[in-house]
Amino acid sequence: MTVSRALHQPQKVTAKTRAKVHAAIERLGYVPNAMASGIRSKTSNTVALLIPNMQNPLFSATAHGIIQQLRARNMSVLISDVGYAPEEEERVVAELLTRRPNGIVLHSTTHTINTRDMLRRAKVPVIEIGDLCSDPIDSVVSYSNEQAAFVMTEHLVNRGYRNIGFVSLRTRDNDRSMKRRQGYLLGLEAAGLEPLSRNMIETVSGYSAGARALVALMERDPPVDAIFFSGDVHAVGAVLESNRRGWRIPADVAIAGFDDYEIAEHIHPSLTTLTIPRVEIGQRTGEMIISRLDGESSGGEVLNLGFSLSIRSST
Amino acid sequence: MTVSRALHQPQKVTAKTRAKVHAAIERLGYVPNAMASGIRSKTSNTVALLIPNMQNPLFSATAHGIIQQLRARNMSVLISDVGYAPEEEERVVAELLTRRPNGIVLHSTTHTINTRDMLRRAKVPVIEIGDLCSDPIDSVVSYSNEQAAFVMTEHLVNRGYRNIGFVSLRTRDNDRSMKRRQGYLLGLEAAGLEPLSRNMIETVSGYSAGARALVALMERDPPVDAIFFSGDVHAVGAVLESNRRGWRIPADVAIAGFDDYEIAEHIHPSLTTLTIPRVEIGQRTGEMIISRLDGESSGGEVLNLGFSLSIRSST
DNA sequence: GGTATAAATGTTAACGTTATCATATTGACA
DNA sequence: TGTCAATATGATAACGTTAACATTTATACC
Repeated sequence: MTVSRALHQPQKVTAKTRAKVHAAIERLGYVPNAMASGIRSKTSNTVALLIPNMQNPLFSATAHGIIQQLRARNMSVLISDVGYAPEEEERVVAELLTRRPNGIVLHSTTHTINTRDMLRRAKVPVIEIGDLCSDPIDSVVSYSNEQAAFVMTEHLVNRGYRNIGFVSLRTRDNDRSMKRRQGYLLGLEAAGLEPLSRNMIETVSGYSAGARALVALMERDPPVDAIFFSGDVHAVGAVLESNRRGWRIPADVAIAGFDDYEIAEHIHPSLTTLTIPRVEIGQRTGEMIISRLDGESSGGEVLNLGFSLSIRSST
Repeated sequence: MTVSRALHQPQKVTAKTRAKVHAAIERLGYVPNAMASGIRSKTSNTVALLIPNMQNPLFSATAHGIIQQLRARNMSVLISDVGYAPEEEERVVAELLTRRPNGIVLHSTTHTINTRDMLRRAKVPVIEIGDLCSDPIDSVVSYSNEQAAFVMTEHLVNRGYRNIGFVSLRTRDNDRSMKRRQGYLLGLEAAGLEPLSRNMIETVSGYSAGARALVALMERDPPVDAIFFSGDVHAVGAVLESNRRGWRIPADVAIAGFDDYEIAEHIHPSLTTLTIPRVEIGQRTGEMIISRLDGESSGGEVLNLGFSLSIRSST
């Protein structure tokens, strides 16, 4: 008990005893057992984090923010990347709940019924971070994908483009792509432009896919005069392809992205895109979990961190 | 006890009992407590992973490989990104050891004495993955940074370049940069070329830093005829800068990278670089930990997964 | 020095599992 | 039907910590 106090409430132990404890710890090579501690004190000092894909800098930036914030409290992060399959997410959530995390952070906002049930029954603080969704399980720290896409579409319209293409990942698997397309459609509508299904392409991920989508949309009759790529990888792929083919940006075709990857401002022409406070989303998520642990808040919070339109040379 | 068996050794329980157990689990919403399980069975089913930076796709690809491999065994990954500061690593290792991981994976290969001591005393399987280092704590799954850099330098020499620059991050902080520079120097030596300190630049990370390094080396008298960037971000930054300035690659200056980021083959000209089996390093690391857990191996293993030279248009 | 009070230390039990050993049940066979 | 072995189930204690309460020691004050 004195050892436990010396480690966790040092002010409750005299300096002399504390010194003896630390000497013994040193001598014996004692390392506390967090599982034993957790089982008795009913707190694991752990947060579970589920992202679609480790390799996407978008998600890993947010992960970094969370980890950074929690490290100051000696809390650790259990991470898993689950793709875009809600069933896989369900399995991983079930596994992670056995570890009694003090919070669970989900990037995705579409979940199986079972997942939602498990999380609610577990009474774990849940924070969704992928989109300012309308039906959160508990709390949200994010931005509005729909609104961001709307603002970008509006920007393209203001620039005078009238035949604006849209390229995204498969909206069926990906709630955020869906929201972005929705924003694009609302943007067209607000401008009184007709949405044309032939101007909308869903494709796989990767630079090449963006390049192919560009070519496909330029071959339409009439060709598009601008393309809104709902991800910077596609947009960058398109810019590089334009350069290869000698198409002038934005004269022949304007190109806009989403996410503001680091390379976006370094390619030529630099890419107009939407900047998301990715690291900050992670940090604020970490803070929210901590304040929840400290009893300073009680869930159901929605924190909108917004986005900004970064206008560069490609539009 | 019967519940425990029904969940973990179902063949030891009759189908009827098993059904009753599962019915009760369903009815009560029982979720096993992994901490309690861990404390008694002395295994956490957890692996700790320390990487310098979540946001670098290099590291996150490997993390993905590990996570993927371990998920099949219901093992979870505790992750932390610790930068390049061994003291910070020490703090994080101390924290993670309290969680009794079944393995600890370190990307870095330079550690404080304390870190090495802690890890050895903890008798945790330790796998280092950043470099095929000569003095491992325990096991290694990696490739030789030095040899890879040597091979690239050799390639540049074979192409006829004689005044080859080298750009890296600060070698003082970063053991891998150091090894890569070493390989470059050995490559020059093998070709009978004089290493010139004015041809070697250490800089910060980012595309712009690569661009600046390019310009600096081109302003030397005589200018370099090739530059080996020890990271693709720098190399890509240099390629983009060359394009902006109208310098022809490789006619005016050849450019080589290291890491094979996805964009390397999409820029123009496509980038000659070194391809590392990043995901496989993670997978094999996961496998190694599992086989260690199963008592099929006993540590001290060194697994060299090699690298390949991807020759493209920039050299 | 003696008392009241606060601070420090100590004792016990409990957290939720599973290892280990003990008992009960089932099935095979004479 | 009875016996033996195999299989299934059950009881107990232990894992390493901390909450809660109990006791001891130090401090303040008259």
